[in-house]
Amino acid sequence: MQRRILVVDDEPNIVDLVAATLGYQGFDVATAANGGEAITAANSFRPHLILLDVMLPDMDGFEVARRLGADRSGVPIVFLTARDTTEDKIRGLTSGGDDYVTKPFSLEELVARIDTILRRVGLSDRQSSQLVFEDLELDDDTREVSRGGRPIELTPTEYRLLRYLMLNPRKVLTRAQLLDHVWDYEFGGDARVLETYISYLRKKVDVDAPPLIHTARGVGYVLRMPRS
Amino acid sequence: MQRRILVVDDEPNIVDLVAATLGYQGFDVATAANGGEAITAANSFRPHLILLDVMLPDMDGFEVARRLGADRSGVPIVFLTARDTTEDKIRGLTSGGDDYVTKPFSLEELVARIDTILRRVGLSDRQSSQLVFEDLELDDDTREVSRGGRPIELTPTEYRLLRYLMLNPRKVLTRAQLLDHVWDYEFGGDARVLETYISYLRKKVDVDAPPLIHTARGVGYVLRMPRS
DNA sequence: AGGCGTTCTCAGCAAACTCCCAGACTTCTC
DNA sequence: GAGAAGTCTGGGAGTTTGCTGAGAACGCCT
Repeated sequence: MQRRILVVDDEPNIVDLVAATLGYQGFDVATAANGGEAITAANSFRPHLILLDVMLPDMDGFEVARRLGADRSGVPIVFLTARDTTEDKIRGLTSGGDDYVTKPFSLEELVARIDTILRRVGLSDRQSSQLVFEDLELDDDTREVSRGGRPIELTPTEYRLLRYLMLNPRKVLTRAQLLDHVWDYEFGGDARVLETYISYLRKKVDVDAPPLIHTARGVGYVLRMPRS
Repeated sequence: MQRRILVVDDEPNIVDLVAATLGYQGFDVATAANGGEAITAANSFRPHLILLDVMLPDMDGFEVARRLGADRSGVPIVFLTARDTTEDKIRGLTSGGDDYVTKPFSLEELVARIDTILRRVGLSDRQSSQLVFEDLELDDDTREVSRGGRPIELTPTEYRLLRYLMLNPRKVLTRAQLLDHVWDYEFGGDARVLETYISYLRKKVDVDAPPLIHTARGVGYVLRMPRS
């Protein structure tokens, strides 16, 4: 089924980035740049999930959530907040099925959250929280990763990277794609971190077993079985 | 079977919060904002349980209960009262299978009460009041907790936290989820209380035995067996 | 009012994680 | 085969995150 997501943010760059990503993920996306538009759009577009910036020009995100009121009827909201917003403040207002993501976020993280929530409400494509490629398994609910049954401990960044690779098995992912999805969209650091993390992953995932992570020289990396 | 709950309160925020939570728990939820609506809704919606704020704009909750009269025919009521309401007053008016919860409450507490009452009337999904994970046991009726047969004394907050963990075994629960469910919906304090309580629980639950409470760094906590 | 158990805050410490660098290694090109 | 370009990985600095003890604040009971 086609799932609808409403993206509300006043920064066009972010709206475009997120809308494009979600569209590519197969969602039907509508956007709004302020609270008023958001409420109108929510009523006509009837989204299954709302992605809502807390800082909007006319009213804050919580106000929008409140005004949606009964109409909202269980539609979950993912709030986008600045990193320095105290967790406490968000907490009191996000409740029930809601969640929040701090800016700047990585697309991987955002998509993962949305996935989790839609699965909880029973609207996910993927019924299971399990990602499987060959003997490599990753479970989003338990955050457990294993290769051939043997558990693997990953740090948050390693986890996001592997998850993105497993979502696109056998596809060559460019450096740019990997950096864009796994790291903050604002990440301005040395692009060579990627190599470092690939190296970390290999040491944890590709030991004592045929390597699944391969270098596409000059392009990026792929997850696939070794050739021959 | 789909169980129906009628939520009666004049604060929209609370109604939304509670309705969303119960909806997510699998209940069929209807709402009313005052006593009049409540009586009408009770007659048409025929709920299995009524969640009833004591302070309503037109009449108080006890009045509503009285007016439901014979129609009520055994439908239990959970009253929502302000903290400072004297317990005696409530006692006198809540009868038989009724119960009450003081505002502000935690979602964990509310759901636990509803569960207990529905179980008493034979309408619960969970047949038993026992939660068991490995050698850790928790009984909602007696509030007894034990690990490997050895009894453990917990404070109310510790109990709610452990209960929520045990309801979601092996699932990584985010900080936000834990704070939202275990603490008051009005809690505006330092989010680090959670760490303190995890620490308390560990000292009581995870001594002299393989630890069951694990940290998912950067995310939250899980209840699971140690990996190998 | 005093005492007790509980909840919450705070701060210092410890551990984990992210990122950068630099030198070694591999692959490609001529 | 030699140089250039691209990639790998160990080491380590700096930051973030989580743990825990101490004690303040609160409510409840007598």
